[in-house]
Amino acid sequence: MLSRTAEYALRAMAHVASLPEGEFVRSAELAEHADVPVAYLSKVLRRLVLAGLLTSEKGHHGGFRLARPASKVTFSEILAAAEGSEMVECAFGWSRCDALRPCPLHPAWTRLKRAYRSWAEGTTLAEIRDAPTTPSRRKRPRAPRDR
Amino acid sequence: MLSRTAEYALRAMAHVASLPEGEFVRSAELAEHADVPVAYLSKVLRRLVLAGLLTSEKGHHGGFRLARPASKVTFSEILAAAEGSEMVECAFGWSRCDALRPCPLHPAWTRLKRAYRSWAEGTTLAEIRDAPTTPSRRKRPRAPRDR
DNA sequence: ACCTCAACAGACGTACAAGTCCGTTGAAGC
DNA sequence: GCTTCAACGGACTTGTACGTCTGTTGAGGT
Repeated sequence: MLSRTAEYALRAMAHVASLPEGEFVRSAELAEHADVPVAYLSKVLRRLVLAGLLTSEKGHHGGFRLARPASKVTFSEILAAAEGSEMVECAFGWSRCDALRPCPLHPAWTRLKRAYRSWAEGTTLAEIRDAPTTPSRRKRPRAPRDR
Repeated sequence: MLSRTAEYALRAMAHVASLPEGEFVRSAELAEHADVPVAYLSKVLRRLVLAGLLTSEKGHHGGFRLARPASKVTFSEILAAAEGSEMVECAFGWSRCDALRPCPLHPAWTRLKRAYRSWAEGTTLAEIRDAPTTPSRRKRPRAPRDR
């Protein structure tokens, strides 16, 4: 559905957003939480920084934190930052495909795009932060987490 | 958004559906229409045959045609046949993620999945067939395809 | 000053999707 | 019966997303 990288970006951002505002998180912790290889996540995080969604700090108490309030960060921005996530405009690959000269898939494709856009633009990190506190997921010491 | 292969499958099926019922189309013609390498499309078409969405015929007047009425073929089936299109259940990769033990992305992710499923299962090839006959679009030879 | 920590940068590996090539099978035309 | 056509099958190559490895930079602790 989405690229793996995009998923990683969402996971990381979700975790950052769930933290007390202004607090820095190390990429290692994010990677562990998101179950993503650290080295790889670092690259994704970098893109999020460059896109202005995160700010980063080096050194001892460094890490990442949101660059703006969670309610101002849409999924659309996160996905766009993580990958070049421009949606395929025309499912037939036509360079000109609109309501006047629609490709055979135009109506159906447009509906999907609209649904997706509306989701991506209408969902923000505030929703994560305000969630019924995912059942207090602290690192439970029991059950060595299979796999 | 979707894999390229999935797109190809939709394009091909769309073209097949736009034809008089029962008529066979050669893969070469489909490939030209869909702007996809013939050899590759053949493999995709094969999968659609195996999935029971198309029937094929060898030899002189051979080719492909729908195995059932267009109105009975959902996009969901086409996509499933083209790729292993199982949607990622949990965006966090949790093996157990439901309303009771939701991952942070659960609500948002569920909305997207629902929207997608409803599109894929609610759209059939009938829509293409009934469309205002795409104004026969000539392929323009320009633009050597960047990248 | 020196060490440690953690982000940053980029070269390298790997797996799989996407695309190519070449030969085989089976049906129709002649 | 032979040729032609078009689907089939599989081995092969290519491109790219994903992931690893090795170091460098800059901030804080001591």
